[in-house]
Amino acid sequence: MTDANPETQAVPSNFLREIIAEDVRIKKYGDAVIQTRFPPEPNGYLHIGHAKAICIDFGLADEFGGKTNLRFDDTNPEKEEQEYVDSIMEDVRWLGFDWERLCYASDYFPQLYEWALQLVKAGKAYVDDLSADEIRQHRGTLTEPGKDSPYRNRSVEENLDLFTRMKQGEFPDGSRVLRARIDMASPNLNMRDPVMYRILHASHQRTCDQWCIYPMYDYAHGQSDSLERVTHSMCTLEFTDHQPLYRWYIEQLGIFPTQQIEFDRLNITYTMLSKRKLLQLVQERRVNGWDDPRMPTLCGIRRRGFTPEAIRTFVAASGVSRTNGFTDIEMLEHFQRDDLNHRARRAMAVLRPLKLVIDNYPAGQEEFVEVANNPEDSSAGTRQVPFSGTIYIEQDDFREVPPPKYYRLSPGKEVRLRNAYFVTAQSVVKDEAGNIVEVHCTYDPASRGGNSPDGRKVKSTMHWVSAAHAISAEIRLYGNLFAKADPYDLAENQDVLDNLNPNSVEILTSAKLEPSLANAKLEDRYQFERVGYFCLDPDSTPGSLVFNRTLALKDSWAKLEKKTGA
RNA sequence: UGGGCGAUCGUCUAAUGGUAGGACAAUGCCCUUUGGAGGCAUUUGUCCAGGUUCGAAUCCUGGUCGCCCAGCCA
Repeated sequence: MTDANPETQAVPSNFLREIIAEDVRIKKYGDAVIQTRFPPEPNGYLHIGHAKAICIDFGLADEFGGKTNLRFDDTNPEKEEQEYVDSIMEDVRWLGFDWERLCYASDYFPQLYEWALQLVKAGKAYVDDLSADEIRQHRGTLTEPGKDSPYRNRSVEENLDLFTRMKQGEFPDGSRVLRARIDMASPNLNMRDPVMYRILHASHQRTCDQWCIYPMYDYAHGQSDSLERVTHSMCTLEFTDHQPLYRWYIEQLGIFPTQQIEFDRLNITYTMLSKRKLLQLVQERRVNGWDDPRMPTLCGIRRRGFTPEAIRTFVAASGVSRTNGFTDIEMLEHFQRDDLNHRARRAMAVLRPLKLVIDNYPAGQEEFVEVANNPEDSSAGTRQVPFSGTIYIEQDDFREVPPPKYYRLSPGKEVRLRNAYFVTAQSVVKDEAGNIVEVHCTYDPASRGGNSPDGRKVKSTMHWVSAAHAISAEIRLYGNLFAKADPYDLAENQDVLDNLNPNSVEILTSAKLEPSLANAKLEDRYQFERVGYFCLDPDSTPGSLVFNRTLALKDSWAKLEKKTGA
């Protein structure tokens, strides 16, 4: 590897880029620019798997100076809604992309109908009166060829008449379909006279009641690509078997030959990316809506505090190929932490408070200590944080009987309160049940700011919040939505939703935060020092704040503890 | 079992007949006013068996394993 460019070194090339680069090099499309499209069906919210497709469709076109259309694949009025159209546009923009043209497959319904007529006239399509059930039976199986429908050899005149009347609404739903006449014995099931049009007396979200016949995906997609002069139509692997049909329609019609190229879907451990199942989670209220911070939807992870930059970096780093694997969710988390580490303002927040009383701190005194807003970024400045003789520390940060390698507070041990003073634990106060409710300590006034003039070292630095100045907040901690790395690792008779993690959210109601957090805005990103990355949740009201934990900080002590404890 | 697609560290991904490399994870050390971050180092890999070749992850043959397809969904 002699590539000196760090960008291209960090993100290796892939087969899609190479195909496009070659097509550009040989001027396969003459002077036309590279044209791609992102073609979601508006039947659900976009998720992180779509983010990969978006980055590929928009990103690759961008790279070669091309253009990308956003096209809604709205050929099934029974499942599609305007709500989804709106959310998809919002999510694509949020991810950082903008489209050249906003298109709808439904815009092409008239053209598609004309082309269907053309195929009928050419003897390449026919109206079939078989029921859905009968069509299935005639289709054959994976190992046996199909059988011709008795209606397969109708005259062109009769087909024309019937198809026209289908369009005019003379027949009930399901009574007839228009099929392509290809080959009922093809080893590729998609070529066994696929249905082109079905009768659906359903109101479409855009064309309303203009149509009662709707084209199937296969009959609409390739031609839509062609009409938009899409040069490279990237889609996921499960459409590989559709490619012969995709090309068949284009060839029969003699229209612009878009090339379809398939790539692998994104799979992430502990994550399920099935639109149908995600919808079920929402409908059955197993989660609190599409934007529940545990959801892998773009609106969900956005609410959770993930950033578009990190998602794009993750997608680029996880690569694209034609194998189907599982990417570790740790990789996503790594790139998100890395992004937030550089940009998130630091603050101090105690999630599970334990009162610490400084016995030798002058009664009634309070003062402000100066704290860096982001040690990774000096331009973020500093702020003043109030300190006093009674503060809260994390319950985890005190142990009456410290285990080996425990560096935090314990009786007789001295630690640093971040940016404030050294303190030494002296005694504990317990309730009747024996729980520690208060720790008493002494401080060294000479260590103000967090350093002792005598050069004394401490093993640990802890975050804190002054009790008198603290604000309260609800904190929501999120874990993986699924308990298994592969949610589809199922026992007999199990459903994927049986693998839901029962403890995917934990709500803390007694957290104490430094007062500056009262001014937090929805788009702000914070690192609560030593704890994790957090953002304000829209459920917040001025008097009662709610923070979501985007991700915990890596915790090598927790790891050590787990290892030695186990 | 018909057809299609695929198989490289634990995971994801490069190497396009010429030194198997990177990222994540893991491990150890250093550093640290976040047990965070950072730095350094280390471990682990070409599905199997043959063949072609001076030389094979790459080409050929045969296996094995995995994924997709029998919607009037996309």
